[in-house]
Amino acid sequence: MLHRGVIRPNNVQKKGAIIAGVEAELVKHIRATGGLSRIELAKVLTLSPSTIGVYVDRLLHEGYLVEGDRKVPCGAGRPRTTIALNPNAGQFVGVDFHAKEILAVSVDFAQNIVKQASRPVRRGERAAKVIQSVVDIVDEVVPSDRKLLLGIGIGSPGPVDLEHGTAVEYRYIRDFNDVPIVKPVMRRFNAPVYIENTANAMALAELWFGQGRDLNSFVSLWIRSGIGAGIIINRQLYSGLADGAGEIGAWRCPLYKAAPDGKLERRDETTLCDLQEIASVRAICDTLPGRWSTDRLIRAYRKQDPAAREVVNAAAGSLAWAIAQLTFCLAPERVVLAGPLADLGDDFASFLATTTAACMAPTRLHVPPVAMSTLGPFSGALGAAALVVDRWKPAR
Amino acid sequence: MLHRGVIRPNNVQKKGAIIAGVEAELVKHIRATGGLSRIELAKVLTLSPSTIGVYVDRLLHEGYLVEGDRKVPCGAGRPRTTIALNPNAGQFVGVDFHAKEILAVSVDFAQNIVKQASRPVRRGERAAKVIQSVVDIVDEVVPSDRKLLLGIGIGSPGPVDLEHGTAVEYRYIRDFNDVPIVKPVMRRFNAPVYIENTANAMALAELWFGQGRDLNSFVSLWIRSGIGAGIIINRQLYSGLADGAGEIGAWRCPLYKAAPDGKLERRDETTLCDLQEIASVRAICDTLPGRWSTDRLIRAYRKQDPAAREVVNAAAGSLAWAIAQLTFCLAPERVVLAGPLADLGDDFASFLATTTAACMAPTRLHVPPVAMSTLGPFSGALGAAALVVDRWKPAR
DNA sequence: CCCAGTTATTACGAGCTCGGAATAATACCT
DNA sequence: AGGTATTATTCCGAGCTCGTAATAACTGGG
Repeated sequence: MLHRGVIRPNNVQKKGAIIAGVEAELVKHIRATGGLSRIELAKVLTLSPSTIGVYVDRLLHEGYLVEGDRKVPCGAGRPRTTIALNPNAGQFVGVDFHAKEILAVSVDFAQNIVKQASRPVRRGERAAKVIQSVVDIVDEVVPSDRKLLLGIGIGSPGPVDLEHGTAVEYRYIRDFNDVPIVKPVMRRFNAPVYIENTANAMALAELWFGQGRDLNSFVSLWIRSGIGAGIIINRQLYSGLADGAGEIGAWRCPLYKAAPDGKLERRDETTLCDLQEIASVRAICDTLPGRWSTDRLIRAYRKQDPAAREVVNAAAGSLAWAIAQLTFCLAPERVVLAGPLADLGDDFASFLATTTAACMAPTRLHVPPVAMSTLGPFSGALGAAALVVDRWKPAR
Repeated sequence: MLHRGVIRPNNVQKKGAIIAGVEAELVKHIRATGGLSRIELAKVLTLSPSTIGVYVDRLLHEGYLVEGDRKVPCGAGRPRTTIALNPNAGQFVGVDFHAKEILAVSVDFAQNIVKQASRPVRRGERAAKVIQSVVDIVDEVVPSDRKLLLGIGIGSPGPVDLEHGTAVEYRYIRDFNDVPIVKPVMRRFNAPVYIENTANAMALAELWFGQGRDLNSFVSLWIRSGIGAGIIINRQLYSGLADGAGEIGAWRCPLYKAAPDGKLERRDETTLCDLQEIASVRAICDTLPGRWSTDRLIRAYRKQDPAAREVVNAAAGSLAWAIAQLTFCLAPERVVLAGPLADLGDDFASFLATTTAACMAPTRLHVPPVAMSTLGPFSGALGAAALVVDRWKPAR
């Protein structure tokens, strides 16, 4: 009878690419839910069950999907046969680096972690050396059967140039300006390679692996040496003009100080300060007297160390302010906090939630749930892997 | 050979609805550009020229489109025949109201203005009365041949409940709480009726009639009794959870004062204030001594009245701060300022642009062009009409 | 245990969309 | 002015997707 739902994505098409696009969409839905029957797929993709049957059969035959054995009985009638991802269909690789460490991870097609690897970066190491290490460490997690390698994602701290595949700048590694990364990695491993700034990649990680699996639109806050927001709208990353969206580390925001009882007040200063100079992990550690590593900070906070509590809570004040501003602007379904601070524990989570609600109290607007990422220390690398997951299409 | 680009919008389908959706998309592209040939349509919609031919012929035959006579010679070869909208295919109606005035407009299918009407709202008038006036004034602009009426859009100041078609609240009209609007208008005119808050509707007006015609993603700032941002992403309105996005009037922001020479400084206060208590037209007028109407303010500013300049420029400082924050977050391609302040003239525009650039100067991020809306005093009503334009589909 | 009721999946004919070829309409060159 | 190159649009056979109908696989009740 008749066909075509709606217009394709604006780019090219050509035979195979079209149906590969639909198949990618189909796989994404299965990925987001963990398993769907043909009939459910037909519903969400608004294609007829007959057509879905054709697509699923093909993907089944090509080994991307498997028929789950658990038949789901939903009331009376023939139970639906769940279709799931075939873990053996391939592996996604992600790598994440910053001034102190490089981390890599490989994930199978059903998004189970296969291998992890990490390596410290020495103080003052130069960009070229770091990139070399990145390549080496990717080599450690790449599947031995190279045919299984579906692609490599790279999360770079700071802005990136998507067109040229370079990292534009990152002030905490020497010589780190306009560094070409995509090209060397692609040459070495001969697979698709994608780059994004880590904050955006993290949003995709939450979308595919984490707290955003069930949501259409949310924001993730990535906090480490800087602060960036990854914005997901309709299950797509919104990165703005020239990949510039989410740079809320540059927001000018008020400063808070925490009394020992945990209450917050504005510091009596006129000056507003860049959010990332107040509330990034780096800024927090720099505020404390002496040498504080991220791990030490987390441990101290969890052990109720008063100095750590005071400084972190003050930062939380500014973060809450930022979350409130973000909510006024975007009304996301959820805000996910990712990065080392996500490990601060329930105390911190509820403090942040309360403070955010307080910031929004004068208005009647809906306060979004603030969730802590549970992706753990390799979350950055998972974010990078999610880049590949997000762009994967079946070969045609 | 093969078909279907990509998945349909998530809602329903059924035969006619599918192809109506594609046709609506086709008409939107013509609307945005003002005229396209079949071959260009094929390119942007990623359908084959053959298929486009079928669609265009049908819409031509049904009277929605006309073949332009100007054949565009683009180098050598057969010139393309431009397809344009048929102005006589129907009319869109929009109505906008606030505490002081109700404005309505009708627009033909090729988006030329047909009729305008307005009526003042008396001080202290109650909600029920205002709604009655809204209906009356819509009646003045509705096409006499009711078959031409394609739909009515309503822009409501403040939050709306899309599901029930009610205005949730607006503090500057008495009794204005949970007012049902859609139903009475629909009953009276027997046509599709849509409601949105005016800020969001304005964004659609800029998208279809104004400064956003050539853009994919931008933000429009609507400033009158409050301040709201309308966010367009990929030529779609993003309205967030529960239609809550863009409420940046609630942003806490720093206060400025303007020296007579136009220079800005922070006012030496710790307190942050809601943006709309500083920079809305209402707030500006309230700041000035005596009774100031919007018109008086605009005239005084344009005549270089020092008091008006000082107050408006101080507000511009906060606005520039807000635009900067917005840009850090969303990196829009453009920021459009809509509402009465858009008529302040070039002086104000360049002052605002300069100040915004100054706010963003510490970073290397791209400063977006700030444009003034040119839609004029009926811009709110046009925004409401744009609601209908945006949702129009051919009958099938 | 069999049967009716319910829901998921597959089979099949019809029509819509596609790619490629044919045709139309112009510019530019000689 | 006529021929050639170039580009837009239409024509046509092939195949993909759709709706309908048939079939499969269960639940629950007598």
